[in-house]
Amino acid sequence: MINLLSNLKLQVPDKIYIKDPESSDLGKRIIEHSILLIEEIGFDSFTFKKLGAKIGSNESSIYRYFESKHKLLLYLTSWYWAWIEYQLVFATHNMPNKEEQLFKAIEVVTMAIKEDVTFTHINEVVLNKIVVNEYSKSYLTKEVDIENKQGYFMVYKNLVKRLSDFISGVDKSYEFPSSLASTIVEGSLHQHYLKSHFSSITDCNQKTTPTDFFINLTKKVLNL
Amino acid sequence: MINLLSNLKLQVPDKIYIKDPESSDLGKRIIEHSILLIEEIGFDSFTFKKLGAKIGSNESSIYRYFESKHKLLLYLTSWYWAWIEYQLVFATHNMPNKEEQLFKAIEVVTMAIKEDVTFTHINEVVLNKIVVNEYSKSYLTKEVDIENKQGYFMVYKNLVKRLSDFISGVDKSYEFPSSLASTIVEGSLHQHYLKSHFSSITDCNQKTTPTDFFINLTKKVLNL
DNA sequence: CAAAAATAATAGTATTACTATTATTTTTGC
DNA sequence: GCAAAAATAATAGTAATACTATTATTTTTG
Repeated sequence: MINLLSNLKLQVPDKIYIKDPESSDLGKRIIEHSILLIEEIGFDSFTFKKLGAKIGSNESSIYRYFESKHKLLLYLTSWYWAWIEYQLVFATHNMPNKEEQLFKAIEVVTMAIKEDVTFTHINEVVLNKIVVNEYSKSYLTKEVDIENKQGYFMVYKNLVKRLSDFISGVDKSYEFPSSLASTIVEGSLHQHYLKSHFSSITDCNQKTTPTDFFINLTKKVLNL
Repeated sequence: MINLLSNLKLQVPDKIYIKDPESSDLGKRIIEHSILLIEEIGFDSFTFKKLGAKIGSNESSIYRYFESKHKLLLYLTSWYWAWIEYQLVFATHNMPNKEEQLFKAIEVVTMAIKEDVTFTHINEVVLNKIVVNEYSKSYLTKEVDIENKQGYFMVYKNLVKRLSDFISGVDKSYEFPSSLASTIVEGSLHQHYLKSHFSSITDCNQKTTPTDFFINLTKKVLNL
C-alpha cells in the first residue's frame, strides 16, 4: 500500500493552489515544513514569514504557491483525506464480505496514524495530528458556501459518501447512512482530541481507541 | 422554564472576564451586541473596535471587561452550555422513567433553538447559531491545556458528564457512556452545520432533525 | 548563450490586537 | 449637594499580521 502510493500523485482540487507545489523543490519544501511548523506552533500562530525563515526562503516566494495560509490548510487537509480515501479503497478492495468491508473502512477512517510512512516529503503522522487539531477551522468560516461551490471540500465529501455507501451496502433499510458516516469521520477526530485534552468526557484512552468505540456503535446501530 | 430563568443568573467561571459584564449596562450591551455581531460577520472578522462602533462605545472600554475576543467567546459559549444544562436538569427533573429522561436530555442537547426567549439581553437563537459555527474554535488552540486547568471548559464538561450519567442510568453495562455523550453533543452541532452547508453528507433536513438521528442511534446502541 | 521562469530582497499598506495615558463623565457615600 | 471614587471615552502608540508590488538576482531551458 505504502509503496504503491509513493508512485502515485494524489489529486487535490486545483485552484486551491496558485502554482502546484508538487512541481518544484521549493513547493515540496513548503508542504513538508508547513506540516511540521503548523503542528509545532498551531495554525493560528503560523505565518508564511515564519515558514519562509524555516525553509530559508522568502515569504513572497511562498505566496506564489498559495494565496493565503487558509488555502494552504485546505490543500494539506484535502491531501490527507485523499490519502485516507485511497487507503480505504485499497484496503476494502476485493473483500468478499460486506460487513468486513465496512469494519475495515471504519478502521481506516478512525485510526490514528502511528507509523511514519514518509517515503515522500509528507509526514502523515504529523499531518494526521494537524487534521485532528485544525480541520474544523478549514470550513467553519463565512466563506464556506462559496468555497464549497468551488469544490474545495470535494475530497472530504467523497470520503464520507464512500463510507455512507458501505453502511447502506450492509443495511439498505437504515435511514441515516450519511449522518452516521459523517458522525464517524468527524466524531473520531473529536474523540482523538478529547483523549489528548479532555479525557474526562471520553472513554477512549491507550487501551480503548475511537475505532473500538465506533465499530461497537456501528454494529449496534446496524444490528450486526 | 423561561420565566424562571429570567430571574436566575447563570454561573460562568469567573476569571473568564476581567469585570463581570452582568454588573453594568455597558457590560450587558457588550454581551448583547457581540452575539449579534459575531453571527453577522463571523468570529474571525469580529474585533472589539467594530463592536465598540456598534454599541457607540470605545474599544478600550470593552477591554476592561474581556482581555481578548477569545475570552469573550469562552464567556458566551460557557453561558450557552450553562443555559442548556439548566434546561436539561429542569426538563428531566421528576421524570419517573429513566429512558424517557434520557430521550428528553438528548432532545434538549441536540435541538436547534428556534423560539426567541429573549427576556434578557441575550438572544439564545442567535447564540445557538454562534455555538454551531464557532464553538470548536474556543478549544482548538495551543493554550487548551492551560485554559482547561483554569476551569474554562467546566460548564461544557459538566453537561457532557450529566448526559453520560443518564446513559449509564439506563444501561450500566454499556462501555462507552462518555464517548457516546460527547459524540451526541459535538455531533449534533456538526449535523446542524452540515444541514446548512454540506447537505450531501447528512440525512438531516427540514423533516429529519439531528435529534431524530441521535435518538434513533442511542436507542439502537443501548437496545431500547 | 540568451530568454524565460523562478526565486529573493526590499519596501510598503491597512488592519489587528492589544497597552498605556490622560481626560471626561457617572456613580456613590457622607 | 459635593467631593472622591469608579467607570468610560479619547487618543496615541506598538509589534505583528497578511498581504501586494516592484525590482534584482539566480536558475532553468530551448
